[in-house]
Amino acid sequence: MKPTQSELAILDVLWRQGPCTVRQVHEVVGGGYTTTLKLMQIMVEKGLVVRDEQERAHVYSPRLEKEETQGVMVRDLIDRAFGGSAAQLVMRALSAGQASDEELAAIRQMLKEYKR
Amino acid sequence: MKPTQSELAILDVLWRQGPCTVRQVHEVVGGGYTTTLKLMQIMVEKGLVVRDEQERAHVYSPRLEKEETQGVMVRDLIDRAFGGSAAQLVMRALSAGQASDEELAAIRQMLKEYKR
DNA sequence: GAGTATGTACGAAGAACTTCGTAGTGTCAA
DNA sequence: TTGACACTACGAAGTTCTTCGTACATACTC
Repeated sequence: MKPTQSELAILDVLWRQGPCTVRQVHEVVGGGYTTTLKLMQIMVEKGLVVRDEQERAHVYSPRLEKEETQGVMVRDLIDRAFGGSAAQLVMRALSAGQASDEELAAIRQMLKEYKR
Repeated sequence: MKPTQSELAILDVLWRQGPCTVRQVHEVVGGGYTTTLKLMQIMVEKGLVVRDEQERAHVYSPRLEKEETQGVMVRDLIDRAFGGSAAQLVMRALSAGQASDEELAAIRQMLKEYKR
């Protein structure tokens, strides 16, 4: 499932720091504490995160890997804005500039490995 | 500006068919006629499309080229989900499968031309 | 001219997302 | 044991997106 903007910010903390309490996430994303709490509760309902209720302060973990979620979001954009063509998206990402020489080199390298 | 899902569907018709009346768009996107009308009116306010009111049936045109809008959407996704790295997005798009051999070939070709 | 078709304008309602206040509970220290 | 604090639960309100009904104007036809 595709997370919303706020949900993605929370997931990002969990991916970077590993399982966290609401407070730990809140200290990173800022805003109101109960806002973060509410969002994370909803994310449990949606299945975006799982919750360990052993301790008084519940501990949340992402249900999917970062890579999987990125894949979902890319797939969604390809379908919605690029007529289903991954190549079209890649070309747009590159021609919209923003890919440094290092990045271009990394992409070439990856394509090379992909060939096999 | 980044169009919503419904707005993108409408823009897609305008990009493919050129300037259209509400009815022409509606015949493609389906749903209720006044729904399409309302959305297109809002899109005028947002500046996503421009409207020619010469005729009784107003004629709408996209304000930005398809390529520009795609660029905006890709940029947005790169910022939100890939920490600003276009290369990361490209790699995810490719490793998430979904790129056919033809597409891979096209991307390699594009990178080749990009080198110059 | 009455009725029908086609058009715009616009308000309202529902759904999803976000934010916040408040209530209630458990913990800990003085 | 009382007060301060940290935590969860939850309802409500604001925002944006989407859908739809209704009102009203204009044109065409019989």
